[in-house]
Amino acid sequence: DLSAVIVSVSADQPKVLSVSSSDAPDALPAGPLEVRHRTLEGGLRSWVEAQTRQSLGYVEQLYTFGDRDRLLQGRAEASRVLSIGYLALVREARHDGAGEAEWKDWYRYFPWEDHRAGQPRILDRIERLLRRWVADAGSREERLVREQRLRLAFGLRDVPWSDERALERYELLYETGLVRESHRDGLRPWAAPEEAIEQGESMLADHRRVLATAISRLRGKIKYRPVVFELMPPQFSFLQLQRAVEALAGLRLHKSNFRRLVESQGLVEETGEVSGSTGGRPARLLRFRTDVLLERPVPGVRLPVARGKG
Amino acid sequence: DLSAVIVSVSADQPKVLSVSSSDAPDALPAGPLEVRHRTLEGGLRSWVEAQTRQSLGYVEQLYTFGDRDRLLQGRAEASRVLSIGYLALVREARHDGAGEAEWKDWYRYFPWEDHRAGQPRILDRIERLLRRWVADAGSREERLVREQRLRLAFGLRDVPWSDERALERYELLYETGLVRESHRDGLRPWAAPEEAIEQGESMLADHRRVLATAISRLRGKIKYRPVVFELMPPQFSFLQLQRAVEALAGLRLHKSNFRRLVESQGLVEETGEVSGSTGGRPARLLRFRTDVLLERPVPGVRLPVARGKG
DNA sequence: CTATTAATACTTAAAATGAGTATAAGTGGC
DNA sequence: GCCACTTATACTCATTTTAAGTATTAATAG
Repeated sequence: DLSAVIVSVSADQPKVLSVSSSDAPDALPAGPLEVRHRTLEGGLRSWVEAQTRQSLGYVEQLYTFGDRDRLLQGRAEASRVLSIGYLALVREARHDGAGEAEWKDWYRYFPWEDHRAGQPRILDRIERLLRRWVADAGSREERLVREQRLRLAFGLRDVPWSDERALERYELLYETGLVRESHRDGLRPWAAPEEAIEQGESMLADHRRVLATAISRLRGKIKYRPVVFELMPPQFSFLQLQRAVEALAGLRLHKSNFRRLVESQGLVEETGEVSGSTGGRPARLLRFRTDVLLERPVPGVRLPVARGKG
Repeated sequence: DLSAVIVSVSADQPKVLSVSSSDAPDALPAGPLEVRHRTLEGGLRSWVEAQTRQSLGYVEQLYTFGDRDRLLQGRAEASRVLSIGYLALVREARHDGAGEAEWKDWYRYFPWEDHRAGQPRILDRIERLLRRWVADAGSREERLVREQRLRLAFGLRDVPWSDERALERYELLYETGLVRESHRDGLRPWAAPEEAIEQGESMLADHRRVLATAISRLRGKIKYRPVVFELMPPQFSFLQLQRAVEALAGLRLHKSNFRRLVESQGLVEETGEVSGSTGGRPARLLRFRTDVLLERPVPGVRLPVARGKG
């Protein structure tokens, strides 16, 4: 099985392409790998194009999911479906109306992940519930482990919130039974079904987990590879770029420092044009320097390499 | 198919566990996924333990390989084997002699990747050949693309050598026909079979590519996650730690800066003991602070997050 | 022509990095 | 017991990068 998290940003919201029908939960575009597909990525592209009329630009493999009881729902015998998840980025959220594919704000599935307007309310409830889960631990040891896990995932006490931990957060909620699908999947989690939080829509099978994986990966990647540009129109202003990054990261960024960062990396160049009326001073428009993709030695975190005398 | 790149460091060399027999090329430990395996990772562990008597600590999924003509060798019809590659780290290179699994220096397969004693000789030859490949391009455009690709992958001109590009380098060599397996796999690459470089051993099927993937991933990861410690004995000195990182990265590091880096991260603590005779002043021994795994908010590269006024 | 909204330009203090030098504490040979 | 040698650890210092602001400029709406 090949499934795709197809991301775009429009109107400052991160969107994901999802196939929805009235009586089933939302799903990611997906399809089985067939013999006619020469490569995995090629197979994915052809499925997505057939299902959504959206052609993909940047594509990267995310993860292969394959635990046996992945899809117990309704199946008699234990069966396994290997599912290879992909992340794809596309420039504009066009809506050709083909099929039932629709662009949905990804925070619809993860309302606790959007911190652009401060801590989302729902986190209070999550925190309260998870503190009870910590307190309910069988042993002192277990309690400490749970406590650490909670602090880390959700950034409590002295630990800062980390945008990249989206997957960890989801997994914690899933394990403890605070999302509806843990009950649907027949786990016997800590929380009762009626305690599961209502905000945040579930998805078919493990698609919400795949989406969480994609969010974590993308949030990590924008920090060291120029992937945001895959989501931008040909021309854009600094602020538009900043808003796109903010949308993905779910955080508000510091304006002048963001600008300095982008400028210093030499990733963009001015097009000479300026933005139309936005209600304020018009911004110079930028374009991504394509040659950069080839040229830049990938920033990357550094080790203290010895040059002279080590 | 599940295959594993199992890494350890001993005597300052990075080692990989490989299954070798007299008449076949070296291979990675691997085995098919079976119904009895509940999870993919569990299946991998059980295969590896059966084949090598080595139990695995840290395990992470690398990539799923599945292009159709992956394994043409000897098969009549086009067949596809999905292969899920894993990276595992183990503390000591024990040699129980079970099966034919042996620890091999990973630079045996990638001699051009070890820069600890300066540029390896073999790179001169590679560079010469690839420059010819650049010159042989059909069009001006194509020549520029090839040139950039070469410069980036191998760090020529103003581009510095990047340890993390190991996979890109291997892929370039594979595509151009400079490694033996490109010919074996029935490609019709640019280079003639007799031009393929001799240094650097081939492996079964695409195992050398899987290994290159693992090297790139691990080299990237040591920079922002405390994974090296998975490879260290319970106690070690700063220099030992540095040698291990150097072995993996294939680079020499700056001693005092490395020490400062490690110290400042608070990843280690002194055990109180000192090293035995090493020919010089005895070093204090350190241990990894396990609580750190839970505690640390993952360094990670940062975005300029707004705290006060954005 | 003035309030509002953006965009862009500077400033400044604190922290991190790169490249060393200097000193300390062992060992083996004589 | 002293010397040469090896390795460990401590400190220095200039340069770059960050974080967090403030100030100025250029549009638009009324």
